[in-house]
Amino acid sequence: MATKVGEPLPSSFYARDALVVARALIGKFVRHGPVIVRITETEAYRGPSDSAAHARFGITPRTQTLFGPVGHAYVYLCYGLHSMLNVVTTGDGSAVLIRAGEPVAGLALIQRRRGAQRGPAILAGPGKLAQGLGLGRDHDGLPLSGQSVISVHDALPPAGLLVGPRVGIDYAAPKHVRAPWRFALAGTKAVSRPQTLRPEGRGTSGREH
DNA sequence: AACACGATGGACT
DNA sequence: GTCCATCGTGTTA
Repeated sequence: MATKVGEPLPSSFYARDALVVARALIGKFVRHGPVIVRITETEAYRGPSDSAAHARFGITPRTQTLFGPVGHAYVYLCYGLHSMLNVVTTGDGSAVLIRAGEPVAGLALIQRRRGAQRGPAILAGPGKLAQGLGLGRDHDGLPLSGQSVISVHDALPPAGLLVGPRVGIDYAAPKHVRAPWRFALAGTKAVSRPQTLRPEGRGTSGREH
């Protein structure tokens, strides 16, 4: 994937293990219309064998895009209120949840969508991110290509990463997988649960679980 | 047809 | 820290 900074990512970018894609997405840009957001936090969900993933139910009306074309958006409604933006990876039910971001363009529109919210944490959370981007259930299944209304664009590699357990559902992480399932950009305030993240490489610190 | 509950966020003690 | 809005989904009957 010899992609230049600012170019839309090719589908080959997404056709890898969700853990790899989740890590690679940190620092990249998501665009919906005039709004552009830098991705600061992601979380991997790895197919039917992942007991926390929606794919554990197999192909259902809701999860069919999860088993569809690589590099498409999987958007679903959580708690009856919040939309969650995911990127379909290998097509076997795996996906990456985009959990947080920083506004890059379209700040006024983002603020209007987010109500009274202001400041660096305005998109710190999966529901906040989707709301700021103006995404909902009707965007489910759309491609993330340069031709689409939604797209993801390449960026320079981030200086440092934080890693940690998934939020709310660590109970289900396959124990034999040593790698972390959640990734964040080091040094940003746009992260949903900083206290469970640690710098990559160093020993465990902070609260796991 | 009824039911329990969630990959959350905001308000409040 | 606690409470709860709000509804699509999968499960069970």
